[in-house]
Amino acid sequence: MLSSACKESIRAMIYITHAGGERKIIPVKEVAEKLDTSFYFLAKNVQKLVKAGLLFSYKGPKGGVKLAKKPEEIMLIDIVEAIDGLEFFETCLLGFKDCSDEHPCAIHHKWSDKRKAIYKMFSETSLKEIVGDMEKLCINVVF
Amino acid sequence: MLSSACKESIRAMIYITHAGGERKIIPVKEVAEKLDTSFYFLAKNVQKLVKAGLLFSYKGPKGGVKLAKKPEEIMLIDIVEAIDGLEFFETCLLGFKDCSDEHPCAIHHKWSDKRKAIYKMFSETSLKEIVGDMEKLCINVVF
DNA sequence: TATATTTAAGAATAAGGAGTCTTAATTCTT
DNA sequence: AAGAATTAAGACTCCTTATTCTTAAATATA
Repeated sequence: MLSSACKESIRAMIYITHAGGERKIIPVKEVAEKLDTSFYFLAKNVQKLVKAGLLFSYKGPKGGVKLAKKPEEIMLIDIVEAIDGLEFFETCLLGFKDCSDEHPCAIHHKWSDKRKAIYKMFSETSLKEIVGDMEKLCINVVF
Repeated sequence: MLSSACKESIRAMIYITHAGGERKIIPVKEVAEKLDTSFYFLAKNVQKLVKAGLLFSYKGPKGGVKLAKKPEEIMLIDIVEAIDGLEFFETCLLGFKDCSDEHPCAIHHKWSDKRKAIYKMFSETSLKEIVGDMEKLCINVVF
């Protein structure tokens, strides 16, 4: 359901929150190394996060990125929207073209519940909560 | 979350159940026309459904496909498994490589609940129920 | 038996996303 | 001012999936 770009972007945001938060600037190169992934691919996705207003970026030596908001104000749904978009939450599970609340397919209502629950989870889970949990539980944020 | 092939396959199975059920043989060509989709693409996916034991197929004039089981015995999850596989239900939402019940990421448990609910829905919803609902509600099965 | 019809199988092509690279722009440091 | 470091932007390649097509096999019917 989430693209690999989106999953990686969330993990990157988790790392940035953990390592730099709203203050310290972290080079994308460092993030790529910690996540053990391609700098090129990550940098491309980071650009989207910058455009979406979730990160500030700084060029030049000592440059990099940092959170554009407080960790408690950045929700997972914001990252999902910036990278994958919200189409998943807006289309019929079975692909019926004209399916809607007014003209529902046979599983529209059942699915609606599930989808809303997922949306709620993404909307209510902040970077602060995730990173806090991982640090509290001594979970390495880049495992 | 479901591929377009999977969505179309489910809609095809709904049509086959509605139009022929376990008795009457329906040509794939007819299904493609009713669903207003590509015969070629549908035929390929139908092959997978035949291999998965959800449909019987018959060659030659008057040939086509029919359900290989009673409509109440074919669950949505069977179709999903045949076309997309169950990877969705088995991998970490955030793509952490070593995430598991024993070594969970920060949203593993939350996500686990949602995922199980979706799996349950797919596992407990039969073609009979869907087609019955659509017929009862006067919903066109191919809208 | 010949023909038409239909699925089976796999090759071929198209499209989209994933991933890489190159060049430009910016800015820190010396 | 020059050089190095870093992001920005867009082109490019590669790979997977989606989609189409071709040929083979099977079978009903005349």
